[in-house]
Amino acid sequence: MSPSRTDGATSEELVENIPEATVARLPVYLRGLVELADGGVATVSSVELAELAGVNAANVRKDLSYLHAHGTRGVGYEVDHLIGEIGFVLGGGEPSPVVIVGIGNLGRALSRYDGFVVGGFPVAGLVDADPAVVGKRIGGRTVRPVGDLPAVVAESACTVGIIATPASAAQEAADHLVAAGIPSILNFAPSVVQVPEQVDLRQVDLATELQILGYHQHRRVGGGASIRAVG
Amino acid sequence: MSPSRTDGATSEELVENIPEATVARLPVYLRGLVELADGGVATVSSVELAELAGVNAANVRKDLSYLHAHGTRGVGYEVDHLIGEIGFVLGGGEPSPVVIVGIGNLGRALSRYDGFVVGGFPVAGLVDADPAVVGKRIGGRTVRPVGDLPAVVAESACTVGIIATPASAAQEAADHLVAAGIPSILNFAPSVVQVPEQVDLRQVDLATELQILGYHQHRRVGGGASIRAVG
DNA sequence: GGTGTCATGTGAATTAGTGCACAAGGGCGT
DNA sequence: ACGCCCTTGTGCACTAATTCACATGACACC
Repeated sequence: MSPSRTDGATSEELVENIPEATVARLPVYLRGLVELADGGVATVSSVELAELAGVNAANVRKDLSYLHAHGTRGVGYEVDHLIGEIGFVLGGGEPSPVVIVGIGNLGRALSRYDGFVVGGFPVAGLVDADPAVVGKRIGGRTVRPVGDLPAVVAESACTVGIIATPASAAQEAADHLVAAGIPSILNFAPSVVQVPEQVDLRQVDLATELQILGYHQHRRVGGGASIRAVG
Repeated sequence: MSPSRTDGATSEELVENIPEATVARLPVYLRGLVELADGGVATVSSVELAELAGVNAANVRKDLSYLHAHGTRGVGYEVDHLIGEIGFVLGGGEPSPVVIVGIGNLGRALSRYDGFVVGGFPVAGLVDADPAVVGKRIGGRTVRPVGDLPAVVAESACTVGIIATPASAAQEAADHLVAAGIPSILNFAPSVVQVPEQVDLRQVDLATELQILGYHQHRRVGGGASIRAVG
């Protein structure tokens, strides 16, 4: 509560009340920062980071102020420090292992996706319902049967489940994850699934962004500048 | 603007000024509606659709009012009609063929993703820089070399390009797409790419949603103050 | 045909988010 | 050591988005 500057011992209430819009932007910053770090850049100004993320500079500064990630006036922010700070806020300080259900093309792609490791979400387990897929090795991990899900979760302390099955199997996959005690689920299948109240579910439709893109395109060409029409 | 009811016969000014937040929700509605249609449901109320999409019912009604997709009072909205209406707004009335650059696991997954076809974005072309991949057939289409991109775009009238390459090749892929005259690009690679002003670029980081999920999880457990840890 | 019930459509109020503009402060060159 | 220049951090005004609340209108059943 009290934002006293002598935050000495209150290491628990690190993250207090970050606006949702800010949380949604943090991953974008993180990606840009990682890229900068790879390029050997040590410090970054809010203006540069804003350009990289495609937002307003003041917005960046305000966002970062929520993290207590102080920069140095006249210089900017320390890239490494910022990466750690954002990663901490998003990942909770330590990695959250994830288990992927459904090892089709999407599941395979996800299991190798660079961004997951950087973001603190190492892929700890792979399961699939298809006997033809079970037993295969993907990126150093063996695909296990869906029935092993509770064991996989227990072994690796997985806290996040990713559904990468076809739409028709998504609900069943969700049920398995819930039964295994997973509190957070990310559903990549293009289908609506139901989960209990206490489980945090997010839908990700890969077509969504494409459709938004389509709207803008259509708008540019079709309704552009209202030349005729709207007489 | 002027909410005069005498809007006459200007049926041409199809889409006028839909808020960005609404546009972002339309794909969510669309998915729920398609699912309802598959289940044989003919009409849906704003309350039902809101539940399916996870938003407020009044919000649904206001969103749909922008589309001029009128429902019937006392009954609800006609599912089929709504699907057509949203699809029209998002897709511009006719399908926008897409070309995918980079046929790794992600590219393959995207080329088979059900949601694309439903949303009006048929996959019309596949290209890759790797000679080992070129020539393979994926879902009835042959992977062609990156050099063929202009030809592929011309043949199929592609208007959208999807980058599904590794991060290191993303910028190059974007350059090729721009050179081929593609006006809209969706970048799935976890890397920042630069494109000319007039090209509409959207970044999609598959880790983003995971990270947002991680924030909420962390928040629940760490700062939650509620009951102790989740079981 | 009248009446009750239900869901839409929308004005108005609230809430969240954005961006400007400027004061506060740190570093570097001289 | 001093002062200039640069960038952060933030109050404030503005804009966008959400949600309530209710009038309006359609259907179904008697």
